Amino acid sequence: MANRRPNRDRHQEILEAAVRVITERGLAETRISDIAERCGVSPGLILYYFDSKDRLLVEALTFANDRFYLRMSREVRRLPRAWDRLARLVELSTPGYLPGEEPLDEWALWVEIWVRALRDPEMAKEREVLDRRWRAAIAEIIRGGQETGEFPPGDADELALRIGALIDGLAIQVLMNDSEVTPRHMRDACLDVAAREI
Amino acid sequence: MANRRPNRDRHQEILEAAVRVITERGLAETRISDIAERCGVSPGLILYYFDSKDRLLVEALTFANDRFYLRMSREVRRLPRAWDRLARLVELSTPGYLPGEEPLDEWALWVEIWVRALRDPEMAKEREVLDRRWRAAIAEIIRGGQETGEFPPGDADELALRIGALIDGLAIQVLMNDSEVTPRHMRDACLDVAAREI
DNA sequence: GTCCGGATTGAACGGTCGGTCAAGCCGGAG
DNA sequence: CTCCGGCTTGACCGACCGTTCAATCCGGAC
Repeated sequence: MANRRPNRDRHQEILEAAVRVITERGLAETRISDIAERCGVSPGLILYYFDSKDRLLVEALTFANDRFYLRMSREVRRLPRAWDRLARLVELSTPGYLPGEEPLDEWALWVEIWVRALRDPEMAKEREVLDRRWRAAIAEIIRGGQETGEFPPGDADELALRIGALIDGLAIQVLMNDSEVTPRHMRDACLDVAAREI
Repeated sequence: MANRRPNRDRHQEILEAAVRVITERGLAETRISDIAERCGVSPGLILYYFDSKDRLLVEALTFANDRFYLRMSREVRRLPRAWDRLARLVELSTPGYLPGEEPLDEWALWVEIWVRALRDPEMAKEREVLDRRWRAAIAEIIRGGQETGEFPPGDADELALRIGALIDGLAIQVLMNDSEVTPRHMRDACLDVAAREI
């Protein structure tokens, strides 16, 4: 029954399973057999679609980040005003702010990316691309607001860097379940600083 | 010759070796035998002083953070003015700002702490303590400045949270060798935002 | 119906590594 | 000198896991 779909794209199926396993168990505790089990498939098949475990893990991490970025991008673009866009971006970046999300979310994957990027040049390269795209999205929102006069003029790239860094730093605390930093608190703090800086 | 110092504290010696190995190779790639080799000692001895590898690693991470905090604390306390204290704290927190430091420094250990804290309750508890102490140090500097009138009144704890988060987020970028975020840039951005927020 | 070739399986291999342990080393107490 | 007991060794065990591979399955082309 499950194997009655030979044309189904196994490659992506495996990537999705890998992302789920990594999120749940962490990169270091992720085994090929875990991913295979999650797919309802034998371990050997995983290595049939991917050259090695390491390659698969790196691909899975960027795959997950791509998907998150696209989702965020699409949702933000729907809002007309720059400030609302920025607020939405902050909310989507706040672990656990939106109801129905898992306690371990995209940010847990970011931390794994950072660790791996420290020593794996391939991951380091990917990370820089992803981070640049992320900052560019923030800068784009700010630039849009400046062009319509909603925001005063200023260095949009520098503002994006600072706001992005603040989001990163606070998201870590929220992700860690720090009792002093709630999702709500993070959102308010980010927007408060952003308003003053812009 | 090397074993002619029976009273030397092996416990701490092992911790120091562990910190160096973790910094160089990463937590996931750290083997007991690596630490033993770094000590010039047999692998069996490591487990004579520590119950398990996991325990040793957690102890090593908090050991390193303790040492960094104490160094920072001592150096900052020497400065009389609150603003200089804050500036010094930012500089000490900027990877690669001070000459002669390794490319992989304390911040690489922080990222390892975060990853482990996601699933290891013991590490999670330690992390919260370390982070609270870190924020408290920033808040203390701000409070000192407010008492002497150097800074205007304000919620020192909230300011510390925001400045701390900004430092975290920017430090990650610098640690990752992001070509757009130099140590100098990080320092200036942190102090710029801090000045405006305070 | 036959056959081809990609998809899939699962057993097996080889290496790694954390942890155990019996034996030896050695400084100091007596 | 002798003996005690903590320190140290290094061989060894057992488990785990990434990877390989020969065998099998199976849908579609013809």
